[in-house]
Amino acid sequence: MALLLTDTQVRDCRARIRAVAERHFATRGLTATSLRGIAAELGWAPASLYRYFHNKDELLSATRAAAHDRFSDRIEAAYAQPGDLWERSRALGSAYVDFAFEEPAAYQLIFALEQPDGDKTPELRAAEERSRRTLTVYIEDMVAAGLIEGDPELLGHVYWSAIHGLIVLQMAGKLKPSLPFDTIRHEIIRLLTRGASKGG
Amino acid sequence: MALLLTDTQVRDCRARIRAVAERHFATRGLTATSLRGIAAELGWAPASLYRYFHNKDELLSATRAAAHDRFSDRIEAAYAQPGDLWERSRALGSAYVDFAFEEPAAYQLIFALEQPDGDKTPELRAAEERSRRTLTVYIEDMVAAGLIEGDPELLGHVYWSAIHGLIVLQMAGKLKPSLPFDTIRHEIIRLLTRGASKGG
DNA sequence: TGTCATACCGAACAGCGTTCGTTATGCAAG
DNA sequence: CTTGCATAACGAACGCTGTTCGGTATGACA
Repeated sequence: MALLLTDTQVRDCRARIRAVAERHFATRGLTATSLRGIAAELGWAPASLYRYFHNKDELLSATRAAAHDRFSDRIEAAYAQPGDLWERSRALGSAYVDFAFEEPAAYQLIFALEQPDGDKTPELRAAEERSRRTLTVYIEDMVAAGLIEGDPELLGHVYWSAIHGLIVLQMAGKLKPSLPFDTIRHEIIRLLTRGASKGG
Repeated sequence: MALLLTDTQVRDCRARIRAVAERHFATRGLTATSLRGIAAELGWAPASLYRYFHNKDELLSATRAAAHDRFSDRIEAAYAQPGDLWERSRALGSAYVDFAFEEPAAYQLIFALEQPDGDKTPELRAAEERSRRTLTVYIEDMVAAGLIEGDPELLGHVYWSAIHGLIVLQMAGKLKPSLPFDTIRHEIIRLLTRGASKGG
């Protein structure tokens, strides 16, 4: 092969690499995933990957963004289902939790700590903004419908923090074994919603 | 040197290694911390560490347990301060958050994901149980005092999830920049406490 | 004084991310 | 049709990692 890959070829190639990387990250974990392994599966030499990604971190970042988008797809689809606002909110919450435990590696990739703001790809920033927006919009709808009251953006972050915290505590094996995950989850939603309800 | 280190010598040695490891983890991060670097700082050969820790994971686990204990010390001390129950609860919450951001590496070590229950050291299990207990006891006190109502263990996990989630979202740089951390934090506590309050 | 258990070390292995100079391919110019 | 060149992909190497292994030399005991 030789002269000048077209932009689409490059994009396709990056996507192919990212797909393999994503599966490796998901099945073998972060540290056990090697560029050598990914290259081997593609039938390539390790060095060849550097034509498409500057380094392992950049590949990781691209994979992160892809996972982020898949995550947003899921929760947006759940919220777009027919039903009243309560049902759709419950569907969104369930989709969130389901994604976390069906694709734990992807979820952990998305919410991994030590992500210095500095080296976030624009595509990653966009993917983050999208999911944050999705998680706020449904609260806006609930406030608009008079089901709860308060600043939607603030409330969105409150619900999000609580559910995310529960999920990662569960993933870290920190929850008391005798307390079922869903029991805590429903209590969180109940208390927050009661706390944010009008009057009372 | 030679014959038969006493148990105390071994324990002291392990503690010395762990102290260096902890500082390395804290200042250089998890992946950038190497057994070679730790050994070098101790003036040892890398292989010598294996006399005291079976491998890097075991050293990490010991460091994790130590961080856990330091964490429990802090929040227990805060809750033991004089004052009424509201004040002491607030002090505990502040101590929790302060620890997280003053020692982010330690906090992340404690709550790192992918901790298969299987290979948890007994000392790590004990350290976990202790902190979980501390976070439950103060809720028990508040329920006993009639400030809130519900199952203390369940409520403890609810508050814990929410605050932990907020902290790790902040650490991952996921929060909307325009929303101050403390604003969200106070709203979480306000809503949960309102939701768990008696009556209406 | 001599023996032996053993704390510690030096050297090596396999695997990692990454870099470098080389190879070989296929389009454009002559 | 041939030639030259730009470059996608490679092979080999570097320095790093965790870990293992065989050897060394030390200090307590017989």
